[in-house]
Amino acid sequence: MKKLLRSADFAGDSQTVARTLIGAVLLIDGVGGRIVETEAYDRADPASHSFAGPTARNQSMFGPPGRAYVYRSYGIHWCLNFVCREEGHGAGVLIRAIEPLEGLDAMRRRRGVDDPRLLCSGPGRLGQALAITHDLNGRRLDQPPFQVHAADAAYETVAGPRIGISKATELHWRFGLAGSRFLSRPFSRGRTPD
DNA sequence: CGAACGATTAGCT
DNA sequence: GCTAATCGTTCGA
Repeated sequence: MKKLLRSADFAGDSQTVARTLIGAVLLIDGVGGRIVETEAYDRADPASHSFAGPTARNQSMFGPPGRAYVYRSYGIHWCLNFVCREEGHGAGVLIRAIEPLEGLDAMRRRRGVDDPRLLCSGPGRLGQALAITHDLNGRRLDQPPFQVHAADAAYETVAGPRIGISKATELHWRFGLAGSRFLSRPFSRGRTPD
């Protein structure tokens, strides 16, 4: 039924990929759910880890599209990105929240909470619930343990400013599933710019 | 080599 | 709403 996304599906620019990923289903070792919130980052983007060029940390952002870029946030959390565009460019999509669908018990055990809305609503929480660590950095998204299914319907998306950054706040490169209760934070009501 | 700073979260006021 | 926790990465001296 559902189409599995392959490397070529991540060849677009990060904004397009980020919006297209809303409604897709991400599983890691069979645990995961529907992507409801993403953020786009690009080489020509002061808020992006890739802005200053390749470094030891961000090297997978400059690798082939369709792979994972995993980084440590605030020395505490593991956050997951999908590399997109083309090899050498340095573009990616941060996966910020999913609606838990599969492996709820494993997620609850890893997170230590019961409320489904607190399992994967935020990049750090999602990383913990899906047991993401640095050993997934650079791994192909179309091979185990990853499984990314294309959205099975036309989901209505909303856009707004990205969260937790201090530069390029005027760009509305955060995307969400309209009306989802599993967002890390609500989107301001009204319009859907960009 | 030292220092500042996060693509965050949880807990308390 | 405000802040501590916590440490790898990055940049300047």
